[in-house]
Amino acid sequence: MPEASSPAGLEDHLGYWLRLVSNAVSQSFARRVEAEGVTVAEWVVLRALYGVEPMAPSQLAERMGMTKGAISKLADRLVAKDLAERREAGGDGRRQSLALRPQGHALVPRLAALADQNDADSFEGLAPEERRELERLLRKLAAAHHLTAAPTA
Amino acid sequence: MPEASSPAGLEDHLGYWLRLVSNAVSQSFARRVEAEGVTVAEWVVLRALYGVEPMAPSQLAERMGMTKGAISKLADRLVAKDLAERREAGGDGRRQSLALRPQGHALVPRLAALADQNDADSFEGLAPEERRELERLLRKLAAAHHLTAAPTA
DNA sequence: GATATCAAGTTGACTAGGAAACTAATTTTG
DNA sequence: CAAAATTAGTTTCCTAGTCAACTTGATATC
Repeated sequence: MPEASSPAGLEDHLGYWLRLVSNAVSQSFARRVEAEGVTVAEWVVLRALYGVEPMAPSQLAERMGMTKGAISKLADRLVAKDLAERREAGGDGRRQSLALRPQGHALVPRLAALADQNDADSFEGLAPEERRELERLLRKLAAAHHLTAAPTA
Repeated sequence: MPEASSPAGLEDHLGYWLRLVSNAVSQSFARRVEAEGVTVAEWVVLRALYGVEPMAPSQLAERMGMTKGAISKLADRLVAKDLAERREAGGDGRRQSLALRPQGHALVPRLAALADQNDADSFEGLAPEERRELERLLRKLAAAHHLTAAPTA
């Protein structure tokens, strides 16, 4: 709550705390995955492609909240690293789909382990029931903002 | 919790939900302040300089979790927009301090109103006590990660 | 069936930030 | 007090996004 008459301060906003903590957690994770030669965005794509049918770039864009231009360049990088490949999709010459290459597939479990570790370290300051409550609140907000295609839980 | 044997999915990590929601809230705020011709980072600096003694760039850098290089460029932009100015500080020819110019000072309350509005809209999906709980958890995490110079509450 | 429209992905110009080299001013040390 | 080390801030190069223009292939309309 802002003080009587002065404009609200940074710390008066929930958005401020959210961004502060989120950036710290993401930066921590970015440092970890860097050791495997990928970025956070690349991890998200690799995981999204793991164990499912190849996926259209546009679908990834929507799912990740990025523009199709960004996905196009991201795909370039994954292809350059031989982690993913582009395939022609359907009979439609415009559409393509992205699929993991063996190296990319093999990398996912290692990256997932890093994500597990990062989560454990980042949230160890909370008690288990606090972590569950935080997750519940975040999922609720995500749903309220239509940030999730399939309401996972 | 990840399923038995397959690598953890994106949605299994609290960090994922945190980033998802945080990005949405920040992007929403970015769109609003854009109407006033500033970025979120610029708002943070302007607010930090409001109603206090002029502040050293290095202090801002630490407070915002940005590099001094980034602050240097950010200051350039604020100066170019005539919202802030650089001053020589103390007798030390290296140090400078940043201070608001009248335009910048006048802008802060308008930006604060946008931040209030953004917070209200972004978290209206939560009940008041849920918002309080979310804030408590985020502050607790921030403290655990030493993200806050003065433990505000 | 030719032409206009639309859709998917790519590209180029631009922005914001990080890392590290650099500059200039101060402090420390011998 | 001269030289070395330190500190504050700047600058350069790089990365990763956005936006908007563009290319190409498919679809719709007449």
